[in-house]
Amino acid sequence: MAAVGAPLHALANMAYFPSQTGQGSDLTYDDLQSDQSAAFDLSDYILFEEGLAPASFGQPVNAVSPMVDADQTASQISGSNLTTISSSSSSTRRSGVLERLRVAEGSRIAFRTKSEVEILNDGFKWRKYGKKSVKNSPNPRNYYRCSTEGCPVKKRVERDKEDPSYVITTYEGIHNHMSPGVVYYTTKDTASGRFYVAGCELPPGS
DNA sequence: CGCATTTGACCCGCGC
DNA sequence: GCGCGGGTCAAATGCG
Repeated sequence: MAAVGAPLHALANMAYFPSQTGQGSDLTYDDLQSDQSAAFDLSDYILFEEGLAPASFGQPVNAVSPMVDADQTASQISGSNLTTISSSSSSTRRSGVLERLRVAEGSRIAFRTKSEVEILNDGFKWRKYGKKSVKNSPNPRNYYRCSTEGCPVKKRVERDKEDPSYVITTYEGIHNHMSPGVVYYTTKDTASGRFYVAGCELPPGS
């Protein structure tokens, strides 16, 4: 697998450090929908250039092998322009793919991604350990766990019931290991003093 | 042959 | 106390 350079890496491992703990609550996708106005908007920090997203629809994306490099995946999803961490910019934000996400204490992140494939290669190796159909959605929900030994990170993937072209992904936990090919970013919002870290701060072998 | 995925069963917490 | 929904486990199967 390999693969480098996709923002998904960052997303998968995004850690959110409030200046002081205790401000996040445990929010999930349901919260996203009911609390959109007050939600923390990662789009401020992660920017997907959607643009052509719809262009890939109608194409046999699903025929592709379930595991592809992030770069490939990205291009299949958006048609090319998926990407970019705006680690310094605060200019344009949110262009569609990334709708809204919520960071909660305990490092739980939920966000919607416009994608036909649910298995986005975010740089980590995920092992599926469960599937479940949920009440509110006709679509099954899949449960993945980081296959790296000792890594507590879990992820939940399901399709948006309203709009099947979107995939709801929920990451839970912080990777305690590095992932090959991942680019790590650190951003500090000088205004709030918060640190936004995409990646893992725990070097292997330490 | 080894590993990841699949799928049903089991377990737990919550609400009624 | 019971039922429901959600989450995880684990044995079996398939694939590389």
